[in-house]
Amino acid sequence: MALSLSGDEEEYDSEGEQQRAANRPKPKAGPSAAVKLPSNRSASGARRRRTRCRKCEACLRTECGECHFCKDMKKFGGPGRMKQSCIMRQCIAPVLPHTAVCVVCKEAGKEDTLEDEDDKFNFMLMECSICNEIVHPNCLKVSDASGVVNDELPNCWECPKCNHAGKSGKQKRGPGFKYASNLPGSLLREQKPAKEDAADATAATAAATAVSAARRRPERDETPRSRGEDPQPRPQPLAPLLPLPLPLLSPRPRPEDKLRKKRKLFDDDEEEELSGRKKEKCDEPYFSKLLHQIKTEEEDQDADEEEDGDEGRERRFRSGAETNGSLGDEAEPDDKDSRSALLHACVRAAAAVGDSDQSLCSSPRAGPSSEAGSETQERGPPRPKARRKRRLANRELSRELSRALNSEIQETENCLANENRQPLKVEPETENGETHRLHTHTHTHTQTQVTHTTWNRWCCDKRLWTKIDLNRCTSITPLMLSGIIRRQPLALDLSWTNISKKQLSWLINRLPGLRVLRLSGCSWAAVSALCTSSCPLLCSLDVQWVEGLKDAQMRDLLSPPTDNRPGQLDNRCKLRNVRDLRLAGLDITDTSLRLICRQMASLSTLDLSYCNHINDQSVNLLTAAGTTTRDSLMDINLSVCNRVTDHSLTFFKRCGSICQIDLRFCKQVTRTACERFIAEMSVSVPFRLTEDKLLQKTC
DNA sequence: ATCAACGTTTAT
DNA sequence: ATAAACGTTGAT
Repeated sequence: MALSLSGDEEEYDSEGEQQRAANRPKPKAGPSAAVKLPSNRSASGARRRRTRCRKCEACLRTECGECHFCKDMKKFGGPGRMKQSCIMRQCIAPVLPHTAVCVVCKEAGKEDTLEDEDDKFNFMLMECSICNEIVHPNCLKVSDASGVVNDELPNCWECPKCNHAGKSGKQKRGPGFKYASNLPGSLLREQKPAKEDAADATAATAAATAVSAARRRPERDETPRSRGEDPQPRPQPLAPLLPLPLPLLSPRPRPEDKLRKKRKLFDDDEEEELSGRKKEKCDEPYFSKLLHQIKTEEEDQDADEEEDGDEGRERRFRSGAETNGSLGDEAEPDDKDSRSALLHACVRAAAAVGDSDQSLCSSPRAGPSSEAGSETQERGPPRPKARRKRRLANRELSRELSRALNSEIQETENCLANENRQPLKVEPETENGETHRLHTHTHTHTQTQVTHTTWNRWCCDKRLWTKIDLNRCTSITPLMLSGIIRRQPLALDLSWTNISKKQLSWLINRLPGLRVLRLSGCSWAAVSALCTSSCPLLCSLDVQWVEGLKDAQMRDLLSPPTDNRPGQLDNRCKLRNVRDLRLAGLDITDTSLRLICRQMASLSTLDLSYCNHINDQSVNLLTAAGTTTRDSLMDINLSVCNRVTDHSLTFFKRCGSICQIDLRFCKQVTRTACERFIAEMSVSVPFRLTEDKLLQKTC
């Protein structure tokens, strides 16, 4: 084995050479211009490298073997130069190494030996993100100022000394963003304000660095971020899930257009906004109050007062301030602040209140942070013991889910050829199909009310987060992204958001179990992330009204990945498992339809409404002999397709499974033809007209 | 000692 | 700005 290994290496290396030619020359042979040791790795400045928690969902996954980094690994035939973890396995909550000790007492973290939550916090190791010191909070003899816990990274805070001195340093990225700067399609960059940092490239020259960093910060905040695509107003289509109302769509500006100018990219920026502008930290009364609420209410699930929205199909939490389903009005600074605060608290709460997120996190306390921190400061009551048990159970559950996910991907891959298996469930039985939303609350009064419910929900159970709805959410922040990853939803709605390609790519790469993805009204620039990422279990894709999505782009979406090594070439379409495809409002032609017919063997729901190029020939293609769509198609929406005529109806007679044909507002389709269709079909399949030109199978 | 991979530097 | 490389740390 060892012998053949070296052989392989050589072989692969030469092969890699060919591939690399375009990318990068072979590493130089000369004296390695290697990494310099941090010059100031002095006692307190020495920053411990973190290591994976081995408990989170990511850590529990097996290597995908397909991502960029896997392909580099020797075990997958790569050269092994990159030495990075599989993209699917990037730890969500990296921990301090076991060898880390308190700089004061030289002992390790002792929280495991303690019961009381306050004690746990006081005896766990906390690493300061500014001075890098690792201490037991208890070993600090500072009484007047408290540390500010970073909820996004276990055992991380701004120690009382730094906090008290008003220092603000480079903060640590939150979990899930750890290696992002190193990823193709990465979301984050290292927060190095360029030049001046050359001197302090090694994190630890605490004070001076931190102060100057703080001074530089605002500049970064100013960086505008636009979509790069034109921001022209486009028609906002009807909600895809609703029955199609009148096509009286006057083009209206996308709500986010006006907000697009500015977009925050970094966790820190958000934190900054909070702490900088409003000084809202976790010891701020507002949060204390919130957290208190969470604590007192978390067990009380019945206290829900949420309204049912969207025909009860999805339950959302809407604020009183929200109008017309648009969140676009949060632009006012105050409002925005409060929203930021809420979001922040949301994630914080979820981490702290220990739903099964506990299993996602490394240290004994998943989010050691806010909870422990605020309790320490507030002297809250110790937690009931029952909770600990529940967490344990949850941890096992999560592990179980993770295993299940891995095998499910495998299974799906294996079963692609004969795809007659029962459809994947979009919602687990444990859940009522609830969709969760983040919200803006403008008025304190409503706020408190809704907040109750929202926190309650958020904190209850991770399994409730099988659907996450950010529809029309105009600013997708890293915090939100990391919150999504933590919850591993099965369904994700990002419609009419200005999510960027990087963000989407980052998300998709970390949501291997995603079944439903809604990207309606996003830019093609963003949607194109789907071209390079794989979504093995995706069964429902909504790309309606995606600007710039035409035949050429559709081809890119449907074509198999091109970058696989020979021998492992995957010729299958990335979206081959899609059963529900929504293409309303796109300028696609039969070229795309041919591809769809060929690639999506299980397509059962197809929305082509408002597609001006779709005509009878298109329908002919979809229903032609030899196509799988002919038998798989159950529900087709051709409303407002003005080139479709009565003739199409004769084509649909070939479809073995057809249940619904929506031809509403097709100018060239007559009621008579519909009635004739019903009459002729009645022998085998009873249809009826539930609305003008809307044909539905009865019973 | 070996393997995995973190976090920085270097190349493009 | 981004991707690749790689010295070195951490786990076993």
